[in-house]
Amino acid sequence: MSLKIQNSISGTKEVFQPIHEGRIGMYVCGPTVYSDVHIGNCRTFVSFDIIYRYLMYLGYKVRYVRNITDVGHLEGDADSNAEDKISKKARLEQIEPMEIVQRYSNGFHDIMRRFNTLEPSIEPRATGHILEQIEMVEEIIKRGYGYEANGSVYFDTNKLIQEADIYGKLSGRKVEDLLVETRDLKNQGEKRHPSDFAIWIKADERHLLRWNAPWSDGFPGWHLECSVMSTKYLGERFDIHGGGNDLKFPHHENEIAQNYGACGNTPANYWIHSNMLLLNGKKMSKSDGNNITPTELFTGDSDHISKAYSPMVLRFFFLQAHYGSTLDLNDTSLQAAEKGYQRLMEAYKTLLELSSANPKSDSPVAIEIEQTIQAAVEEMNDDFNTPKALARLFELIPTINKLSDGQLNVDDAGQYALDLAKKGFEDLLFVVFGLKKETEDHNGHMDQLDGLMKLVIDMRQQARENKDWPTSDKIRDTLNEIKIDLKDGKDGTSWALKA
RNA sequence: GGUCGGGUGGCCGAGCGGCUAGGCAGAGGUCUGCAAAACCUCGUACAGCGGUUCGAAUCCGCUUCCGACCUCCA
Repeated sequence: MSLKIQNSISGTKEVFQPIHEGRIGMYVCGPTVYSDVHIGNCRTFVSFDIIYRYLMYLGYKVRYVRNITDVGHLEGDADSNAEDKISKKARLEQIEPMEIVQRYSNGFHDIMRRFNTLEPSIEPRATGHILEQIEMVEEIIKRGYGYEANGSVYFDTNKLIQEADIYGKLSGRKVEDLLVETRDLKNQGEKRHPSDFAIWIKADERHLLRWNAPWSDGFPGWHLECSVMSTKYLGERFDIHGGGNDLKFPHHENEIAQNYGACGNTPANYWIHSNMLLLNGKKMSKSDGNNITPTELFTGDSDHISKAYSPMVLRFFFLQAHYGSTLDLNDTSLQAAEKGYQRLMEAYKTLLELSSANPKSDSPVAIEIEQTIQAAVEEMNDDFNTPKALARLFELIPTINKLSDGQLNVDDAGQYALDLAKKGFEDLLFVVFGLKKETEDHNGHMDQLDGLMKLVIDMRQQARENKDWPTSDKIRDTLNEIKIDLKDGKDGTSWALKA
């Protein structure tokens, strides 16, 4: 089965066909760096990280471009007297806009690293492409899709609507509605139609971020950067354009308009939109306070949650829902995800310890494993269905445990079956899902800790053999207090750090 | 108000015409000095009402509730 993708522009699931055999160009709208990322942003970027990883897993050579918006994103009503978000923050804090940009870019990257997302191939910034943006504005004007008014330049949506059946398609909007928009906005006088939008904005005195352009001392409109940077690094036509659902309108709609205005064609063949992360059943948003930051989740420092959750638990939590569905974040679901994640990783560990001298490859267990792993990959082919792929892996856990505790004979299963399972788990868990073993994060002290624990367990075992229960229980209880679990099993005692 | 998307077992969440995921919680069991953990086994639910069909959670209509977009947001 071939890869199918839900294409927002057609509203249907389509078989994926790259423009150039074996290669894929993918552009994803990145963050505006005027404040800390919130966890909703993270879900989107994790979703696209998994898509990126899976495309590479399939063997494609992927150029993944994800921008950083550091100018042009306005606060409040667009096209009015609104202020650039970064410029405003800098003015309020009395520091350079680029200090704001640096601070929050760093923060964003730190969080992305903790979520174990791969870096994009190119991470271009809007301010690094002012010249190209000015050039695109000129091109849009030259081709008749833009006009100047008082030093600002607007995109003529009406002209586009008259000439091509493009505008409004992605977001399912009716052009008549767009054209007669009656909202009471300022500066509407400069625009010919309510639906027109600024591609170059004349800066007023307050603005700190400004560049000299033919029309005014100003700055580029928010949507322009993505048109410019996707075109520059991926070409006028590329394969995949992604972003959050809330960017469909007006951002992506306007982006398409600009590309058409400047290049005469729409930019991407497949548009992928990830859905919102909800908190308390409502969309999370930086601007209305209904949010929780990744850091708060990692530390547990929030009224919304009862304890801390690690980045990988969050990642697993995201994987349990399809990227195209809304997902409600709450404490009970996170606890459930944590347990599930641990059980999955525990099964993988168990799997690693299994081996057999029998190389045979046609055992029932081998067949079961092969089919299940294959099914999991097929689920990924169906529009990156991570919850289903994950479900397939969970179905193998009882088999792994039975092989481990002897309910199933390892040699009957054979080494081939074990190798299949190991390869399958590793490919899916680490390569595609981007999960990782978190215990490895403990600064390389694990060996020492492990040695120490072996000693402690050994001493407790002696106490137990002497039926010295007070001593044995004291060791167990004290370790428990410092969040180390002792697990008495059939073949001795093992230990684990508690989450 | 307009447009779009949803309401699935105690909770989260897949599926989207027949084969009735998965996780968590819960119940029973194995193991254990006790306990915990772990492991094994167990769940026929699809908002309501009509309709189409041999057959509907899945298609159609109505009702109702929720959310998103329409204004800055991933």
